[in-house]
Amino acid sequence: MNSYTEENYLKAIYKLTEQSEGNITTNAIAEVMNTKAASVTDMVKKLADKKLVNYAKYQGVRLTKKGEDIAIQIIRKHRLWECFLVNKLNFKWDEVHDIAEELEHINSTTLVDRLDEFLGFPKFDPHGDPIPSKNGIFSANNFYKLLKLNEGDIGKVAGVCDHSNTFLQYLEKQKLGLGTSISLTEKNEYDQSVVITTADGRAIFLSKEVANNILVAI
Amino acid sequence: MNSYTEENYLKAIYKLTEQSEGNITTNAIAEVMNTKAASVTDMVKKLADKKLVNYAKYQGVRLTKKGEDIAIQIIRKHRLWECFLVNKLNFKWDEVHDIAEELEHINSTTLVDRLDEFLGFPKFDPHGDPIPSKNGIFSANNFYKLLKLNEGDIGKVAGVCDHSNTFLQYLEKQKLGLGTSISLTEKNEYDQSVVITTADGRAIFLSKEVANNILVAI
DNA sequence: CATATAATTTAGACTAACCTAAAATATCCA
DNA sequence: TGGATATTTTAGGTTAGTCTAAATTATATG
Ligand SMILES: [Mn+2]
Ligand SMILES: [Mn+2]
Ligand SMILES: [Mn+2]
Ligand SMILES: [Mn+2]
Repeated sequence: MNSYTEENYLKAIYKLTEQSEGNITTNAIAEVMNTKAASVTDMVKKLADKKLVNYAKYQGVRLTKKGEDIAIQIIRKHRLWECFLVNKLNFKWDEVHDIAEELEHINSTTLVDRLDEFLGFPKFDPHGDPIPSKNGIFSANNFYKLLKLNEGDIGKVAGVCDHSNTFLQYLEKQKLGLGTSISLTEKNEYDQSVVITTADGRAIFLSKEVANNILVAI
Repeated sequence: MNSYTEENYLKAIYKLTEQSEGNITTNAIAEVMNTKAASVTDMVKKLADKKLVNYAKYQGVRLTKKGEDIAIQIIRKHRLWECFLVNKLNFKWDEVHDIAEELEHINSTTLVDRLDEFLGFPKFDPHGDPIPSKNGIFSANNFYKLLKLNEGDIGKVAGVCDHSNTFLQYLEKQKLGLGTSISLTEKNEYDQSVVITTADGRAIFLSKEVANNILVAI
């Protein structure tokens, strides 16, 4: 078994791998794990001993198949628990991350599978992120950045790129939760800001920054 | 905040207090915590520093109000999660203890309260143990040991004294889960064994040991 | 290409939770 | 009531995960 700490490192390395090419650097891990580079070096050696990462001094790390599998299962648990909190316990999408961060370490395959079933085998979490299956497969999506849509395009809010609470709360305030039907009514070339219209006829102005962080299913 | 380990010690001390008079001894704690007396002494000093127990060398410990409150909240969480696992995820009553042992440490008051509501504010867990309220009140029950009932008495299986998997599985095999309606049809003075009859007409022979560990609501 | 700077690793230290062995104290009972 | 025995504490050590400061290696730039 792996400790909570080891699991958090594996997940962090996995997420960094999604975002960048090549090996993951010690500093990058330290950054997201909120620790110091020296601590990362220690941990990375331990993970390498356990064959969960490939590591050579000064070269950064890469997850092995084994390490990646574990990371994906933790992400699966994290996202399923987020669904539970939002769909069953009526949490808001900006309230669930920290709790899921703890729940993701509960160690019981039966529990995860039963939870998955109880939730109706959801494919995406409350932030639109895909939930890997029991065997680690992520389902594909047809999500596009709102910023890239054309005038007249219609769709539904399906996810976010920025997962910060401030961003989620901003969307909440604009009543732009997951599933909201919208159409792009105006694109301003000058500053790339957009105006969208919701199903209930509200026109909402969104800056480039915001439009770039909203994913729409079309 | 308290570590998982501290929480487990507090809960262990609380449960020992339920079972015996006077101060709780170092050895008794070591026994239930599966550690050595020397380790307990260390921890007990730390808990005393935090004002969670009263401790004097060689005198054993007693929970303070503060320590007791924490212990009760952990028990609340443990039992609510057990309800969740059994009532919502279809776990058997002999499968939930270890998972709840981990879940009980998840730290979110909102989560506990929402879970309580989601479950319909249950008063007893799947083993018939009372679930303390948000403010730490245990509800009273009218449960009696099956062994103490008289011939002709009727009631429902409402709890167990022995929480071991072997005992729970034995009851499961006899189809004597929580809520099963029974009547005491025969008491044998000689060995204190009993015969009970279920609502669907099955006559079940139970030894003194078994009858002593079944609680019946009458 | 040599050196300045940045990234990484090593060295040494800390805390939490555990251990064993030895010392101190309490309890029991002849 | 005074050992013998049992309980508890202390002393000293271990491991996981963290830290700071110093040493090492990589990289970038003039
Ligand atoms: Mn986590
Ligand atoms: Mn999410
Ligand atoms: Mn526990
Ligand atoms: Mn229980």
